[in-house]
Amino acid sequence: MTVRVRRRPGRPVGGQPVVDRNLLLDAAERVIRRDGAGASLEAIAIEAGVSKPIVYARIGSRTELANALAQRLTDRLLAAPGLELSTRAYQRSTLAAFIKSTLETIGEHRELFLYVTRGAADDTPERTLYFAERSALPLATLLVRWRVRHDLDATLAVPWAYAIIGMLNLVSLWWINEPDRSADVLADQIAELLWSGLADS
Amino acid sequence: MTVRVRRRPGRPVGGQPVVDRNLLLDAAERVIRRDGAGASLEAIAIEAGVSKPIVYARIGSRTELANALAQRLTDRLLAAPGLELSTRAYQRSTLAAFIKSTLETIGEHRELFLYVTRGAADDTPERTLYFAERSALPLATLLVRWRVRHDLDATLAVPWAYAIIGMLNLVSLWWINEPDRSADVLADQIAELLWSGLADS
DNA sequence: ACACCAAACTTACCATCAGTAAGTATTGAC
DNA sequence: GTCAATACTTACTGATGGTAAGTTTGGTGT
Repeated sequence: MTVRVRRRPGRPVGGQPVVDRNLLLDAAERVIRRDGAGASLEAIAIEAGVSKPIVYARIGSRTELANALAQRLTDRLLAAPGLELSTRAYQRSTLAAFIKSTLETIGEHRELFLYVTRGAADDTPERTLYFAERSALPLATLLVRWRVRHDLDATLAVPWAYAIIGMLNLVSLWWINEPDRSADVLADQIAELLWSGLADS
Repeated sequence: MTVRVRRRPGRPVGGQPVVDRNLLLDAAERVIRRDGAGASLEAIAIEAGVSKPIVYARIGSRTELANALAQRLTDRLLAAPGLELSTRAYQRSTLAAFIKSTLETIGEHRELFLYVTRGAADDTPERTLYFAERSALPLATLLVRWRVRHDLDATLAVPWAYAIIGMLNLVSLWWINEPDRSADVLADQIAELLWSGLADS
């Protein structure tokens, strides 16, 4: 029961658009946080104070909304400290910190993460990969530099990037449902797997 | 335009149910293979030669259908040769073979994999984890035995299992869209990451 | 035999939602 | 003052998950 005062039809007084794309994406995030990953476009439109066709005018479709939100979430994930494409050496502790940061960011954006990774049931694989790709490609760049600097084969970088992102995504999803598990410990365990590998030393 | 002769209402002559749960799941797999991950329950019902409420009577809901199909797909993945819970030693080559087998199985069941991992947009995280869990828990058992035999810490087993399954799932999804990439080479690259880890030796 | 209930279906519906067509009010230029 | 472009809303369509109500057959008690 939305008590919101409905706007009348017609161009708004003042002549300026009521909301821009970013405000709509903000509204979408709020609704998804509130209603879960099944949030409807109608609900998002109402939250933004506007009607559904405006969402289509500004964003395009449910798929494009998911992609836009995926981009935003990826940006936050990649804003993790220590991940800058800088010249400093990478160490196990850097890796563990990145993993922990990923866990926590996804934990904070639980429903958004589901919306973005799950999307609609009839999504194509390409759409489903969109979120992973946004994370994996920058990571691949990082891996290439690092492997080249150590005179190692860099052709592994892209597959490894997808592998690591897939790992982080599922571990995060699982962790979200394991309320008592410490992010610190888990991040360290995953870092152990990635850093030292399965082979016993 | 389905020319199929519609059954009349009423209990079928002979008194026996027309289809059982397994036949329905077979039909669902055929429709998903044909129509993609957006396949509707109506289409599945028609494929099985019955009407929609029968699908609900036998299976329950779209969510439970996804879970049942997830179980079937997991069974196939875990039927990979070399993965038996046997006493033989595990080696890098065993790992690479398992990865390759996973890639190929998911490649053969592309749309089914999408249906099962993506599911409906308003699925809960639990539902989304269902498929991963079916694969991860047996793998965790394997890891526990292997770590214990080598006198290593076994508490890592469950997180590592989820990590490995997540890795395999995303790499498979990505590989499906990379038609020219060899499964052999890719499996070996992923095995390299898991076995030796990121640390340069 | 017959009545009657349970079993095994189908038809026909409801509610929701993505996406769109058609209509309305405001602005600004001629 | 007229008129086109702009920025909206209302009201629809079509598809789909899910369900209620109706139809036919089988089997059991009398």
